Amino acid sequence: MDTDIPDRLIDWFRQHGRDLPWRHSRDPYAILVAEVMLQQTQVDRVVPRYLAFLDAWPDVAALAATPTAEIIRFWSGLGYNRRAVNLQRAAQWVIAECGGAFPRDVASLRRLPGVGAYTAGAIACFAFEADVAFADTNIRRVLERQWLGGGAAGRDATIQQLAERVVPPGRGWWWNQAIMELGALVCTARAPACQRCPIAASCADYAQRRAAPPLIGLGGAPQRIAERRSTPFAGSRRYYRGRVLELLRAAPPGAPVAYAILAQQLAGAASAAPTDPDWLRQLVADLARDGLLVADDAGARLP
DNA sequence: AACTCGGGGCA
DNA sequence: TGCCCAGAGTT
Repeated sequence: MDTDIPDRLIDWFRQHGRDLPWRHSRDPYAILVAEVMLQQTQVDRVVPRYLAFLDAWPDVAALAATPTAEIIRFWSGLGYNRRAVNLQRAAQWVIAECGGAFPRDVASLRRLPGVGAYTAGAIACFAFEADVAFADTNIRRVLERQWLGGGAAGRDATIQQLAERVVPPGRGWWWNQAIMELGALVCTARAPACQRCPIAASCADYAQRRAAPPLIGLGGAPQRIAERRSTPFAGSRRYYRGRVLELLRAAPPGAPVAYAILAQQLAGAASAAPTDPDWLRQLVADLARDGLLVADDAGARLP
């Protein structure tokens, strides 16, 4: 690849990158908290919650020792509530299996609950400044456009190999922050701002689109052949899982909420609330399997 | 490979 | 409304 791409991208990042709180930290615990919160959740929505979380649980020992219910209550509004449970389980793993010392390599980090390929790489890189390669949705998009082009969607293995090839030795932290930031601010999913892109001159996709501009206003080929049917969120299974947890969060700590009460409250939450008690039981059982609540004959409560 | 898992923001 | 968002775990 062009040898000056890292310089151009990192220079751009130094000038235009956002001042995000986790970029000031090399504490693997803080990085873990940030990366888990950022899983499918926008940066702007995470920032205040990240600061509040570290204020409540400043280190891995504090998080490991706290009642799980408190973490689930804190997680309200962030979504994907299993992340809260897994985050504490990861902290407990570090305390119990690692003597409180965070794993430093990707393979060991990968063993932590809720830590997948991306998050393991991100911790190794952003906390320990290892020159490792990984790809979130931003990095993947930049890699595909810059080096594949043509709107190609690379396979996971292809993207990983590409990412490994382009990490500049000794500058992994800056490179990965920079390429991710480019994807978030310039090389966006919709309407990429190629005029502001520091590496547009070497971009395969940019070159191809300039050679063959997409047809506009001529009834051109539809962008998307197969349409995914998106079911409405309200009334979905996810919706009621979230509603049940919100009800348990509002209940007095330690006090179970009876199933009849849950059913009644859910019925008031939406017009099409399911009335089948077996359906509610199954929903609660699945939440219990995820570690998000404890269920018995008396009802359900946070763990 | 395809689902499931929240919730909010935005054109 | 549909798409997107610093993904991970299960089947």
